[in-house]
Amino acid sequence: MGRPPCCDKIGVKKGPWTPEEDIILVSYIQEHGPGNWRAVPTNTGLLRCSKSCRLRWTNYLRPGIRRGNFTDQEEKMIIHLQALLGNRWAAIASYLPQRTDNDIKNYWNTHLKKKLKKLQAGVDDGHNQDGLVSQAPISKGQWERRLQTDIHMAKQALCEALSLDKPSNTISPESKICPNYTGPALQSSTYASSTENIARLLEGWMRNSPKSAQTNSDQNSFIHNPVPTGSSSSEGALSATTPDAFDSLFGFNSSTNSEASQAVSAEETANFSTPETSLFQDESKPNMEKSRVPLTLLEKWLFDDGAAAQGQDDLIGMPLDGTAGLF
DNA sequence: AAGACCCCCAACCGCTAACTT
DNA sequence: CAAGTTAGCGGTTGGGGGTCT
Repeated sequence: MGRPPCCDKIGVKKGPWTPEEDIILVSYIQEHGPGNWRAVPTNTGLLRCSKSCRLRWTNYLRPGIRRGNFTDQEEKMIIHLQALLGNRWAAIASYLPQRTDNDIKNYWNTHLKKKLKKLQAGVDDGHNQDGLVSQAPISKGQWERRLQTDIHMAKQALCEALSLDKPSNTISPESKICPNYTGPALQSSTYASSTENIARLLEGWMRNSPKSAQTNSDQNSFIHNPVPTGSSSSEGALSATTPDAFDSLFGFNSSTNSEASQAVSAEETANFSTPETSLFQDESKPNMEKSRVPLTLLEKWLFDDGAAAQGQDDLIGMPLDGTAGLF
C-alpha cells in the first residue's frame, strides 16, 4: 500500500486563504492548541488539507511573527547561519524566533542570494559566482585549512550576529555562551498588516459575538492550559476572548507603532522566554528544541574558544568569503 | 494610459524523519 | 521489527502587485 495523500484531493480548497478561513483556524487553534493537524479540517469544517492548515498557522497566523523589513542584524545572522548550517531554514529560523523558516528562505532566495552574488562578482578572485565557498579544485591540505577557516569564521560570525542587539534583562542560553548576546532584536519593523487585519477582523467579529468580556486570567488559563476543559465549539472559544485579550494572547497589538507591544511581542516570541509565555512557540515550532540541541552543542563548542580567543578585530578582518563586504 | 516585464511571497508539492500500532 | 501514518522540512511555483517602457 502506498503512502496515502495527506488529504482527499477532491473537495480540498487550494489557493489563498480567506479571512473567514483564518478566523476559523485561529479560533480552533485557540481552543485546542496547535497540533493534531489531521483533525483540523474535520473538526473545523475547513475545506483545506491538514498540511495547508499547518502551513497557514506556522507561516502566517502564528503569534509573534514579524514580517518584512529584515534588519541588518537579521540579514547578517541569516547569511552567517546559512554559511554555517546550509539551507536548513528551520534550524536558522530557530535562531530568529520572530521569523518563519519560509520567510527566511524567501528572503534568502530573493534578496540575500542576489546580494551575495553581486558582491562576489565585484570581488571575484577565483571564487565562483554561486556560493560562499569556492568549488575550485584544491588539495586536501588546502581543503582542510579552508574548512578550519570557514568554521572559525562561522564561529565568529555567529557570535557577532548573536551579540548585536539586546534587551538588558533577557537571559538566554546564548548569553551564557556568547557573553555579548542578550536576546533577539527589538527593531522598529512592524508586524504584517495581514496579521493585524486578522486581529482586527477577529476584533470586529468578537464584538458581534454574544459573549463579550472575560478576565485576563481566563486568557492566561488558556495559555497555561491549552487543553480544552470542557464542551465547546470553536465559536465559543473565540467569543470567550476579548479583542484586547486576543492581542495580548497573541503577542501583538493593533497599534504597530507601540514600542511596548513590540517589546511584549519580542519577549513572548523569543525562544528563550519563560515557560508560561511559550505555548504557541513551543507548539508552533515543536521540533525547534530538537533541532536546536545539536546546534546548541555546536554553539557551545563554537563559542567556548571562539568568543574568548578572538578579539573584535578578527571579526572585522575576517570576511566570510566575501560576505563581510556587506557590512 | 497600457502593456510587458520583474519581483516578492504565500502556498503547494514531494520527500523523509519520527512516531504509532 | 515492520508497516502504516503523520508532521515537518526544503524546493518550487504561480498569482498579484509594482516598475519600466
